[in-house]
This record gives sequence, structure tokens and C-alpha cells, in this order.
Amino acid sequence: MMLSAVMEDYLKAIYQLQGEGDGERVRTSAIAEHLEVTPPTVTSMLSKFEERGLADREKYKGVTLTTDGERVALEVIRHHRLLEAYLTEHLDFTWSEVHDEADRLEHHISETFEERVAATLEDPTVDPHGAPIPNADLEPPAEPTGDVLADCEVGATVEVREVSDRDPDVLEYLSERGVNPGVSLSVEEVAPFGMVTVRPDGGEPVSLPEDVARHVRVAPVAEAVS
Amino acid sequence: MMLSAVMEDYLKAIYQLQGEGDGERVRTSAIAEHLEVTPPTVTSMLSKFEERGLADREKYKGVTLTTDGERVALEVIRHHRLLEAYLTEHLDFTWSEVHDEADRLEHHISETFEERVAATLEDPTVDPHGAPIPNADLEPPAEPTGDVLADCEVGATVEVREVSDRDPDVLEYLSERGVNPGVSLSVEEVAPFGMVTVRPDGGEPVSLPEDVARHVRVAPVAEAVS
DNA sequence: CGACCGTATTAGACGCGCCGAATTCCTAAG
DNA sequence: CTTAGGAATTCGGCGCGTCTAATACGGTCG
Repeated sequence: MMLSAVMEDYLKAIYQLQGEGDGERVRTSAIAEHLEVTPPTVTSMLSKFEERGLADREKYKGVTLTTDGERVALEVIRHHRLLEAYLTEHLDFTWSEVHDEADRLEHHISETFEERVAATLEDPTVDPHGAPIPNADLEPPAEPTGDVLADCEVGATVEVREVSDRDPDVLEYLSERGVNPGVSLSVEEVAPFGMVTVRPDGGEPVSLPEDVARHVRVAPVAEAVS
Repeated sequence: MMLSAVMEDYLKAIYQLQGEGDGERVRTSAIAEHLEVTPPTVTSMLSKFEERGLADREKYKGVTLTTDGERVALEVIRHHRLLEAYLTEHLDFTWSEVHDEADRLEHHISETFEERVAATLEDPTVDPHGAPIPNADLEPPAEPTGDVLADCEVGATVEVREVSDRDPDVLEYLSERGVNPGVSLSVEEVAPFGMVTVRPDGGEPVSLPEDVARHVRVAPVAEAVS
């Protein structure tokens, strides 16, 4: 197929926005913002995708990926998350360093590299942020389960499942305070304006503004005794 | 400075051709052949280099790298050889797989990645083929010492220092027959038309055509007893 | 139902890296 | 000293990915 690195970025962006948004179709402006380019640039790329059978488009309405387009996106995401896992585990990368590196390398590694990395890590199913890694057959990963921390109720005890890796600063902030995948949290307070205060497993309480708490996905934990 | 991957490839090519050739200046046609592009393409790149202070040029005569241009070339070569070493040692890459992978990745790894890989390998000074890895300060590595296998005399015992990685097929051919860096060889026959027959350390004799034997660099070994 | 406003698309342009064709330059042979 | 042949450069053009400015569309509010 021979797609450029730039094309791969567009397909990945569309896939991710498709997942986030409520509706199916992804709008030109959303892609433009995400990739920091202007809308006309997006439009011309989209028509190229349509010609190549990577996306279905309804003019002035938005796009959806075809199966082919989705496969490419999943391949790129698999590369990205495997790289994040590998760099963190074997090359001492911190959470804030790992994202940019993976964003560049994901387009340039071979199938061989992918295989070897996956084998070395023993076929991991989630990356260090808790995001699911598509398997080698590129089947779409299961929808994330559980709730968003911002929607939890006071008194609940939950376990962190996934921390969004969109913003490296948020990531570092959370990681420094012990809010990492696998950690148990008790929800101590939910302020009316959205602020959430949680106490990680044997740590100090941490207060998070709503838009940060919205990037943390959690699952309820069985209570100690009923 | 922000150079493109393509520019880095040109600078690396010029550096390597500069080392090989007798004279100083590298000719347009040599670069064109090496990179598999046409001469006009090279010319336009060379004038860009001149503007940017990366190369000195005498029109119709050839080109030489400036100190700046050389530093970029050495950085890329350092990336390439560190990657070769790392991929071979930690990700099970074979000699024939490693070159292409490194050729792509060398342009896309960060300084952080470079550092971490170098640290993991404990600052290696040669790559798996025996080629010297420029140090982190990017000083030009010492000129290769020793002779080319094609020029050795019958009866000599030599140790393999470096095997050129230009042609993956040649590499695989040699590696399969035990002609690897560090191995001792006794030169058994030198045919008038250039063919050399050697016997690796406790292996079967191997005959090599001259142009292959020219890609193997060796150093004399002290004789057992005088 | 129509006008308006925000969003999307089309139109035209630019730099990069590449090409083929035409031209200019160097050099070595006579 | 001249000239022919090979090498390098200039010229014009192309696809990619980007932009700005101009235009077309469509949902919403009066």
C-alpha cells in the first residue's frame, strides 16, 4: 500500500476521534485541530483517502474509516503502544519522554521490529498508561470498561485502569502523585465545580480539576467487607 | 538546524565517499550513484548545502563537507552503528536484517534515545561489523588500521577486524562461512585473477572473489612460534 | 421560509525532493 | 590549439503536504 508517515498520522487521528466522539463521522475541523493543520489541508487529504479506499466521506458532513483505513490506524497504534512499553521497560524512558519518541518511531519500524519487541515484552495487552495494545491481527481492542474518575461518587474505592496519554504534563502530574494504572484510590471529596479529591493507596490526598479527572479511567473495587 | 532525513542521507553519503576516494572532493556522479538518484537532483541538494554552510563546493569539480556538515554526518553514522549494535544484541536481528532497519531509524531517534542505547551497550566503540562508532562528541573516528584481505599474502595468519556492511548479501555470505570480526584466518591461496582462499579458525576453507575480499579488513596476528 | 453564520471545499501558490531534456563546462586526445 | 566526449549544471515540470483567500454549503433563528 505504501502510505506516507503523514497519511498514517491522519488515519490514526481519525480513528481516535471516531472513538471519542458521540456520532460516527469525524468532522474536518476536529482533525485539523488535532493535527495542527488548516482545514483545507485536511480536505485534500480526505479526498485522497477516499480515492484510495481508506475512508468513506460525505461532503460537508465528515468521514469514517473503511476497514482498510482502520487496519492501518490500528497498526500504527500498535506500533505506538508497543514502543511506549518497550522504551519504558528496557530503555529507562520516563512517561513524559516516551510519547514523542513513540510518535516519531511508530512510522518507521518494520514488521520484524514490531515482532521482536512484542516477543521481548511477551505480547503485552496494555501499554504503560493502561491503554490497550491492538493484537498482531489488528482486531479492534475492546471498548474501555469502567468509569471516568470525574464521575465517581464520594466514598467509592476504585482501581486506576488507564491514564490518557494525550497531555504529557497531565501525565507527569498524575504520575508524580502516585495516580498510576493498578493503584487503588479512595474518592474523598467531589466539589460541585468538578474538583475531585482522591487518596492513593497509602499516600497523601490528591486534588484534581475536572478536566484532569476526566482523563483517568477507573474500575470499582470490591469492598473489604460488606 | 532542522535537517530533513533526505539531507542527512546526502551528508552521510558524502562523508563516506570522502573517506573512500583518494582525492578530497566527492563528485556529483558518485553521490548520485550511491543514493540512486539522478545527477541534477544531487546538484540542487549540493547548492542547498552550500547556502547552509554544510559543504564547500567548486562548481563542476566536486564537494567537501564543512566541519558542520561533517558533524551531522558523524551524528547520523553514530546513530546507525549504535542501532546496529543494539538491534543485534537485544532484539535478535540478524546481520542482513539490521542494516535496513538502522538506515531508516537513524534519522528518527532522539538524543535521549541515543544516550540510553549507548549506556545500555556500555559505550561500544565498534558496531557488529567492526566499523568504528563515532563517540558522543562526534570526533572523527581513527582511520581504519590493517590491510584489506585481498592484499594479503599466502601463508599469512590474520584476524578479521571489519567487514563492510555495504552489501547485505556479501555480509550474509561471509557470516555464514564464519568470516566475522574477531575470527582468525589463514590465507591459503591467492589466485592470479584475484581469488583468495582462506581458512577460518577451525572451519572449512572459503574462497572469495577479489571484490568480496576487498570488503574485509584484517590485521596481522603474531605467529605461534618464530 | 429566508437570511445569516459558521464550517467545508475549491482555487491558487509555495518549498521540497525528484525527474528528463537541454545546455554548459572541463579535459584529454589529436 | 582545437575539438570531441563525458560530466555537471540549468531549466521546466511533477507529486506531496502545506498555506491563504475566495467560494459554496447547510443548519438555525427570526
